[in-house]
Amino acid sequence: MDASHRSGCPINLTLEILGDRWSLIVIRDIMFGNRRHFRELLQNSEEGIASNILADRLKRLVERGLLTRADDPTHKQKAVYSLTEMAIDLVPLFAQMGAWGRKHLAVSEELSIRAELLENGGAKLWEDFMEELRAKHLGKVLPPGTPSVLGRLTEAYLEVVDRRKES
Amino acid sequence: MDASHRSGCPINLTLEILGDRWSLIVIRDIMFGNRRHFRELLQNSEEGIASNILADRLKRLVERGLLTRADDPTHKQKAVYSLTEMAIDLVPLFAQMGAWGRKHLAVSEELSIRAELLENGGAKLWEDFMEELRAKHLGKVLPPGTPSVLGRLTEAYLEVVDRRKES
DNA sequence: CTGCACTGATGGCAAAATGCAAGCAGTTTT
DNA sequence: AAAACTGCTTGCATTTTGCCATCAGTGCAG
Repeated sequence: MDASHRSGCPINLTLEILGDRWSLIVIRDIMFGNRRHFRELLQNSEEGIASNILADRLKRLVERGLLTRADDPTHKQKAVYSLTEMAIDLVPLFAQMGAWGRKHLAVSEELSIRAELLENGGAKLWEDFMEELRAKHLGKVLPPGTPSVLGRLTEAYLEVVDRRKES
Repeated sequence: MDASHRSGCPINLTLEILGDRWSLIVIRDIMFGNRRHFRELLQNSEEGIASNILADRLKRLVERGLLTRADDPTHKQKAVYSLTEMAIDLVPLFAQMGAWGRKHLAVSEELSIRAELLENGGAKLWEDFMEELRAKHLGKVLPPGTPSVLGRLTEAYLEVVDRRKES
């Protein structure tokens, strides 16, 4: 056991990496919002993350193996952040967190429709989504014609937004 | 939406309640370690929580509806903390967190055996465990002769501890 | 009835994390 | 040449954490 760890309990070790107010928000935005650049994460942030916090979290998540950082060939100053398998494996955790939040907290309709679909889709949908993330972030090749889970989630989200705008 | 919330996203709202280094540790110890009093939580804490942090977290978790506090009839100064349904509903989340931690982090064998059993038991075992927690914390009556999931988990933990002591 | 251990906490203080606003050097677009 | 955009960085005030000592009330053994 590393002296820098409080204990070897899996719950504790998970909290030592993800137990703060922002780490999972950043991963969520990369995963479900498909945001890959610093500015995208900063400016589209629903919760209004500060730039120094975002910089710190991206650095820490790269150090801890949840993200990778690569240069963007289209722009010399641009960095592209990608999920690792470790982060992709958080999909079931997000699904459970979303389900718990929807059940017990005052969630907004448009921001919880994706959580609802993910919850109802069950383990099969999660696995499909994870495969899609592996394709997008790890370069894994999928069988052609695979329908996009993220596309379905995003579509449902936009539908709710539209419907609520009308009323 | 309350102005004190960053957004209505279920992931975000969940993080606003549970997104720190200690809240889930406290709930874990009440849930899996069956610790019901302040001192039990303080002195048996694997991670060494400080008393002021523990006091603060217990207060916040009661305020937010995850715990209830009651007087202990056997001692005028004693308080008994119980899980609410909201907290019991975190069992699947703990199961996922444990599974993720076991897969990706340097967990210790004795502290992860319970997570392993919970993971392998699947949704059925989680539901049995939740029913047991409802009996213990909410006074729900179970059919007689129901085997104890917590007993099984604790037994397995002690076996590992014993086995490792011998070698 | 008197020590003494135990009860759930508090208080002080230093260190770290967070939040907010401004700024920066280099790059690309207009 | 100017403007907008790139991933950050800096400064500073506030909040949270971590550690240690302490406390007043309770209950039990002598």
